[in-house]
Amino acid sequence: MGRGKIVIERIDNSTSRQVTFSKRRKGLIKKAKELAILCDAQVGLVIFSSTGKLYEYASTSMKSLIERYATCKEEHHHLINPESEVKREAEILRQQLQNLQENHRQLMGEQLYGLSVRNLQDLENQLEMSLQGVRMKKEQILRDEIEELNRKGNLIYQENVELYKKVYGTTDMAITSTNAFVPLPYGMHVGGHPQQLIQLQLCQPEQEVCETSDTATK
Amino acid sequence: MGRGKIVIERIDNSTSRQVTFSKRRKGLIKKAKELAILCDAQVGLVIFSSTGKLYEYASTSMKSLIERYATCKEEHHHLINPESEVKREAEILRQQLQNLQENHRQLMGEQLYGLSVRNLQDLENQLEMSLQGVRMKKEQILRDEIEELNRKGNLIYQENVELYKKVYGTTDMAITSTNAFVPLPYGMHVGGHPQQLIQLQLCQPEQEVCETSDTATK
DNA sequence: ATCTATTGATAATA
DNA sequence: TTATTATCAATAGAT
Repeated sequence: MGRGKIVIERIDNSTSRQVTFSKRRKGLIKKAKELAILCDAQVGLVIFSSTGKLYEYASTSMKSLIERYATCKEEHHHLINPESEVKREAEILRQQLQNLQENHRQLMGEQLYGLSVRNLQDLENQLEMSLQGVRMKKEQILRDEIEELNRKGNLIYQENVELYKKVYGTTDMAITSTNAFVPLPYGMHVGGHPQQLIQLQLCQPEQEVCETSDTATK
Repeated sequence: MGRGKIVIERIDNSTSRQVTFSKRRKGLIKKAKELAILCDAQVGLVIFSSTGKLYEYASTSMKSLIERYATCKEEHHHLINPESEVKREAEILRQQLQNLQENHRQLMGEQLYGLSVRNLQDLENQLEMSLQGVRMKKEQILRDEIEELNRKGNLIYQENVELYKKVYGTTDMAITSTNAFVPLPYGMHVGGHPQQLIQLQLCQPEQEVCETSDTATK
């Protein structure tokens, strides 16, 4: 339909391609409109030019058309619509979160209404295990900290002993034990009872720990 | 372009409309293809017939076209794409779930590596509170159950007393206490020590409870 | 479906 | 981009 027949292949001449694009785009949209009106159809048409510009026509609204298209496709392939996939994922996540929240509340000692004695016993056991783990971890950290302090303290103590030697030229420490500048051995690692001191420092107002030390001292 | 001119308005005759739809739909899709090829454009076309059937053409893939369309629109209106909303929601849910999972693992006494002594102390306190709640709940259930059993037992006991009266015509129970058919009072509610019995039934191999009863009996 | 007269679209040109 | 116009393609109406 023109001054000459053309073959359908990419138009190389840029200007000519642009002109043809304008004309044919207009024609295509016109025909889309006509189809929608004449045949009572819903038509959606999107065109991106090679330069990236968007042209569109929709007999109703593009949004609803795309939604209808997605729904239609979903029925057949059940995996075409990426939104429904995300929606499903969100639903699964929501469910997981809800389950975990309930579990969490029960671990926090709340919302125990629907539980059987058996469930409560399991929960109790779990909490006791957890408590044990947490206490062990905490005590380990404190123990490490004390050990580190002891190490540093002893280093300083040793340093002091050396300084004393240099200042007073004697190795006898007994006569200088009242001097404020001479530190007492940290944690009594030097011939003391380190274990006991550590335990005394660790002892906090807790049933288990206190009870243990109580029993030990009995 | 046909044997006669037509006006662009809905074709009333159903058959005629259907025929026109077929012809024009084919033509429209052909022209869409030609535009895409000739002008190096991306074209997407969806057509729903009045009967709901879907016809489509896409120069590349409809999915990518719709995505590109959405992206394009989003730049302008910034609220057209409903999928991004769901994606955001999913992201938020994923984050919440992850946080809760970490919290949960810590409550289970796992994954305590990054915690400070202070955090561990808080966790320990929380677990102790939870444990107390769970134990209280469990004991309450057991207590209720025992009380219910006592109630029922006493009812049956009373019934037996009445039956005894009718059979032997006497109110003196002492001489019949060895009879196997005479039940002992459940839970010793009748002049017994109910509290003690209940506690004995509740006592399980648990530190706290046993310790309490231990201390009490000291 | 197929045919074909006729209209409508558009290639080439300006 | 728009206008013109010769030509071709699409299709309305009939079969």
